Amino acid sequence: MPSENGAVNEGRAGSRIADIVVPVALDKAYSYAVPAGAALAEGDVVVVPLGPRETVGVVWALREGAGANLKSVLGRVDVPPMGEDLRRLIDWIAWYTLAPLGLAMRLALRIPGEDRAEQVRVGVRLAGEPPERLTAARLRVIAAAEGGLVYTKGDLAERAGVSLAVINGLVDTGTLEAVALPPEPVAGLPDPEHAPAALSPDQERAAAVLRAAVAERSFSVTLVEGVTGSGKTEVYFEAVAEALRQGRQALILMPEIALTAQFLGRFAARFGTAPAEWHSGISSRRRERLHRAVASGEVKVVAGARSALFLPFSDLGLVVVDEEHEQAYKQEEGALYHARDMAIVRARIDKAPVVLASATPSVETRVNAARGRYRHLVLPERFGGRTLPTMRAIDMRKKAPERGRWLSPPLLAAMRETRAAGEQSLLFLNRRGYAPLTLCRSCGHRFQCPNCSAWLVEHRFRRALVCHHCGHVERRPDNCPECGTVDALAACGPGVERLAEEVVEHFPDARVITLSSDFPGGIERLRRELEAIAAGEADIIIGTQLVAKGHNFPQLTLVGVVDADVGLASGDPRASERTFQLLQQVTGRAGRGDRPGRALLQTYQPDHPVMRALLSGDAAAFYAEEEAVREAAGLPPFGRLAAIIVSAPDRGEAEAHARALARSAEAPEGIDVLGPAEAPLALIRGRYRFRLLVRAARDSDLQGYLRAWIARTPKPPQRIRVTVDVDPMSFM
DNA sequence: AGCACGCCGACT
DNA sequence: GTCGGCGTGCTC
Repeated sequence: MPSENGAVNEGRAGSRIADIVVPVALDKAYSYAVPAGAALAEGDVVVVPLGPRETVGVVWALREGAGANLKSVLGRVDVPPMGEDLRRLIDWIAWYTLAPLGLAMRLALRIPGEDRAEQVRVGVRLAGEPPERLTAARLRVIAAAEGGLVYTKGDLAERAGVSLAVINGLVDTGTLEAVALPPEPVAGLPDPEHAPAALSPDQERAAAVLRAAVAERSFSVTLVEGVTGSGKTEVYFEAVAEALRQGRQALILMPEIALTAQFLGRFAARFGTAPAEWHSGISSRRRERLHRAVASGEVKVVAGARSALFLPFSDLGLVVVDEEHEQAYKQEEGALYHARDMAIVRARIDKAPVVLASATPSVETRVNAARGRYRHLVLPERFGGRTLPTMRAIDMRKKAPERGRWLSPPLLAAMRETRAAGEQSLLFLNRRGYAPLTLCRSCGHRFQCPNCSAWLVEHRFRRALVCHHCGHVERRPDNCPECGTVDALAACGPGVERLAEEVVEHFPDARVITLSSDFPGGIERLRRELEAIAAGEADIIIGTQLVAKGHNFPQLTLVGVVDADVGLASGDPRASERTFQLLQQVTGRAGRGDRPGRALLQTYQPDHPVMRALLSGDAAAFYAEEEAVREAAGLPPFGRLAAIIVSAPDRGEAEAHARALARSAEAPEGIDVLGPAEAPLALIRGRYRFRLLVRAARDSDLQGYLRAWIARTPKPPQRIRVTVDVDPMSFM
């Protein structure tokens, strides 16, 4: 039960009505009577009766009216009210994503009462006479506490080199006095002048533009595009500094995994203190405090994952979206939204500038920049004399490795050279496990997931076959389940586990580390491995997508992309864009301060646009081509696209409903309904998902069409769920 | 989202 | 007989 700190006065139903949004799947506000004399304002968090229970809600609007037959607001909750800007943002998100208003509101509501009340912290200071029994430990404590300052018990114990028992003993004798400590500040105060970075002329020009945008105190969007190592972060830090000088708040959104100690350290080096962090790993006590401190304006800079977007900033002066192109900005559960786009909407409401930063901006952002809707700044050079790695393709049709092997002679030669020079190589292969397909040499049987259309991936280490789509796991048998032949099962294709075997054969005395997200040992082990790599304790690193982001590999001079074609044949219209972004990032890891690195791409399609763009460094031509394809297909950002997702625990039921919806679509001119596919999209937590795509021409009202459709479609039985995802880009 | 109400099968 | 499974619908 939520705590009701500010009770609403008792009284007869008054002359005011409050429209209140409750955090449940309702698509409108409910009206409640405001008790006479109650001090209520729009945005206040209140407790209201809802059916047989009580719940919290937010006052969306107050109006005059009798409301005689309405239930009454029960009380006001003592948490920061939800500001006008946040309420408008939520209205917009609910309209845009077609999510029920209550669920959209939930994104910004911190349900109070979950968190314990602020604990009073106790400190001690020297107050009375020394005790009669003076021991060596006690003397050290008294010496350490000299000067009358207040210390926490633990702090003082550590300074004096004693245990807490000695401190408590001295409190009992009256030598030390316990005093209430003011609550610890939630975050330090960043100082814009602490340690400004020395910027290159390119960086300085970009920083000046951003500073001016912040000083203008109006909405604008600026794309900062710069290759890995070009110093984008230093540049947008100058925008943060300007917001601080203006006394305003700044929000830095980043993909959760990019919120590393390394980033916080860089921020602290520039501003003298770390920013307030906001992500799923933050404890609920701290969340509550941060929430209040952000509302009061005490916290100036928040670095956070996508949900930080809904913090109650009182004076937001800047929003930075780092790694703008990252798919992690897409919220896939509950209310479906794209944090980058919502950040832009929030900034528009708050009249604040937005900075989008990326080495490989997304197509939609490029198009917006090209159309003049966003400012576009390019940082062309690597900072500190680092140059981009040299790129070379290895045509696998001509330089094929031995049968059952995956490393071509040129790549092996490069690895040998690198090793001889005492430097590190990275082999990148975006495939977990041992082999992506297992088949029977006798009858041709292929192991397929019973739920999805995907092949089962062998994980030899776990002696299992795993579906990377839905998580289905089965034991790897010794004989074929189809024809019964013993020992006829063959692993086809490489995964990182299998690659590691091959590397050890070629380099028996090299120190090899394999990094993959499903690796045993979890985050802890991963961190240790990364530290070991940074310390030069590995010669060859084998990794999946994991190695593309965040972490620094200072000794790395060679990157070998084992199969650059992975992902190009997936049928996703963004396959090329994503592959380009990923390979650009991974190959960009090669190179040290003193000399450039090199990257080798093993590919069967050296003439593919992605490979051509990587080799020539001409991203502009590649993106022009991508845009043309999208435009011709009427895909975003040139057309609008939504997905209708039907899910049910029973596969047949889900599919039948999806087909029925497709038949009843009655799409008007300019709107196409595509699908559903024969096989389910995925099996997630026991539910089969089928999908319809709704494609609309440029100017048609996708939301209006979908709303009308939902309204006239009979409600399906409860076990069948229909959700709509109108994210402009991330629909696969 | 909760929570109650209601309609069906297996038990002390 | 009734306890309780879940499917359905409502909440100002």
